[in-house]
Amino acid sequence: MWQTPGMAAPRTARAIARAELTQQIKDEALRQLGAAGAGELSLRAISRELGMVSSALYRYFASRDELLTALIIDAYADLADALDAADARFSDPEQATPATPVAEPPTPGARAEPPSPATRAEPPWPGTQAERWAAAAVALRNWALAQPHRYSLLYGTPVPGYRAPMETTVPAERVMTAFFRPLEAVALAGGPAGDVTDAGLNAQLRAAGTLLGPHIAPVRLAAGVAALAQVIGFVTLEIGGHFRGGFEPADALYARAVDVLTGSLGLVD
Amino acid sequence: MWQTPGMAAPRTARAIARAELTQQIKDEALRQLGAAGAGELSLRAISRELGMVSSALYRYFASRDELLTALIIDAYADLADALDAADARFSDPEQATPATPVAEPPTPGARAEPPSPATRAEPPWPGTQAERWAAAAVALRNWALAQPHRYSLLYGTPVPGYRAPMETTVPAERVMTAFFRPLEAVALAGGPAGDVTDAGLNAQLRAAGTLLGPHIAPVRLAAGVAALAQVIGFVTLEIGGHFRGGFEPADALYARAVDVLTGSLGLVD
DNA sequence: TCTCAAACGTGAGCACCGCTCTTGTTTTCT
DNA sequence: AGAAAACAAGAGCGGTGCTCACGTTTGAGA
Repeated sequence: MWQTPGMAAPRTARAIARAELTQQIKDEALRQLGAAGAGELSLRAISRELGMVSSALYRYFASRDELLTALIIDAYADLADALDAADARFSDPEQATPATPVAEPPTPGARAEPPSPATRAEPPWPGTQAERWAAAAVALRNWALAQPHRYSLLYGTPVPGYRAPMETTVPAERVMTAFFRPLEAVALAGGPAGDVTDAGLNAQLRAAGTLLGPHIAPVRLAAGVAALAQVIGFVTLEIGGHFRGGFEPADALYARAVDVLTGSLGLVD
Repeated sequence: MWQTPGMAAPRTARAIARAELTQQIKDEALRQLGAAGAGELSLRAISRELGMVSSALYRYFASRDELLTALIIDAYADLADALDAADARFSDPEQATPATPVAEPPTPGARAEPPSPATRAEPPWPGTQAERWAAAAVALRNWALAQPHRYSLLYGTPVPGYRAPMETTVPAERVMTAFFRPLEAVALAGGPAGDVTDAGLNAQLRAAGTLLGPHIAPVRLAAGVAALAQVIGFVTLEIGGHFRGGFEPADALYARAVDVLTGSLGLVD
């Protein structure tokens, strides 16, 4: 059987070489992805650069789409790590003992379980939840501007005719939860937010909330989705060049938008 | 010289045939775009379908990128038309005499000039400006969901390694202005919104406002950009499948988000 | 009306692509 | 030690974007 990302550390020499080469392929693919678009990614060029025959590459990735899927999964995990790191760095700039679990090794595929906040209240947090959410929003934009091609892989056009397989949904959710963690925290602290008038929407939000944050009331969950949409939309427009000639650089504008959003989320103290 | 979209009606038989064939090429390209992704668009397949040799196609579009550019320009114009139509339909469901110029023929490349509202107040509008903005937001989502591949062409990943040329910026702006027209209307009606604390951002917004709406105060302009970003982000996430498993169908959620946005824009009566 | 250049369609061809299959070698497991 | 699995290599298939040389058609100016 082939090696899957979640497997234990390789033991045999062949497995080690395989893991090494697999990573080299992904690295080179990422390099080409940065130089051109996702459509230009060429398996032949990758194999050429790595000094192997093109057909040999198919022992590591069954197809071009499978390589892209691997890159997408890695990108989700990397982005989620960046968001977690921002959360931790915000919590304590010096030490590395954040309240949120972030020290876990970057094994993609492993999902960050919420620290069972069902019974007890959230552990004490040095900053406000508003600052926490803002830190995630800023971290996402920084990550996206630093490597736009990877961001486009995640939130841009679904590549050529490519449909995201199941394996990507789990790491994708890790990114979303990073933005709903502060909302869950204020909900546990006893936020008053209530239901939404639309009964159907209310039920839908309650159902969806069980994954993202079981204690977030529908009205706040809807606001959370809207806020996340604004963040994604802002970065997407900026990367897509739609802000050129007027709104660029967009740092100050983004900072203000995030500030307004944290207010609308009811994250004020 | 080749025919450009803004030229007068063709006279000679050859020019007629050229315009016809050019449109057929774009139609077939759009058909293939819907069947697969933008990366799968094949000039050879198009020419094959049209019963011509592949090399003949290059008499009409110098390259694949040029074809894509033409499709993008058309898509922007079509979307802008849809937004204008929604505005007009909202204004008067029966007649075709809206306050906003929409009756102009769909000649792409022609830009909708604001009806010189500098001196006089905006003409009377049957509905509130909030309803007007909401109509645009809903129309954009409907247009996007009806033809996601075209939407992705505009606001998704910049295709393969493709960079939008100048020609696309003008029709792209037509879409943006549709969302800022209501803001300009309330600004002319004497809205009180003022400046933003950040001096640099304020200057930037004042400069950018001269194009989108000269009378929109910075604080409202910033809110307008944020609201547009949220709309784009919402639709992008929905089309990208990020709402699957929880937030889909997203009609009610979107309706609520738009409702909240119109309030944040200060478009209430 | 005639002429000539521009526009046009055709087919061969180049370099690249994703992917498959066969062959022979190397590594691992039993 | 022997069998089975993993691997690298090379040839090959059908597809792509794009170029070029070649004849034909068309339309505008002399």
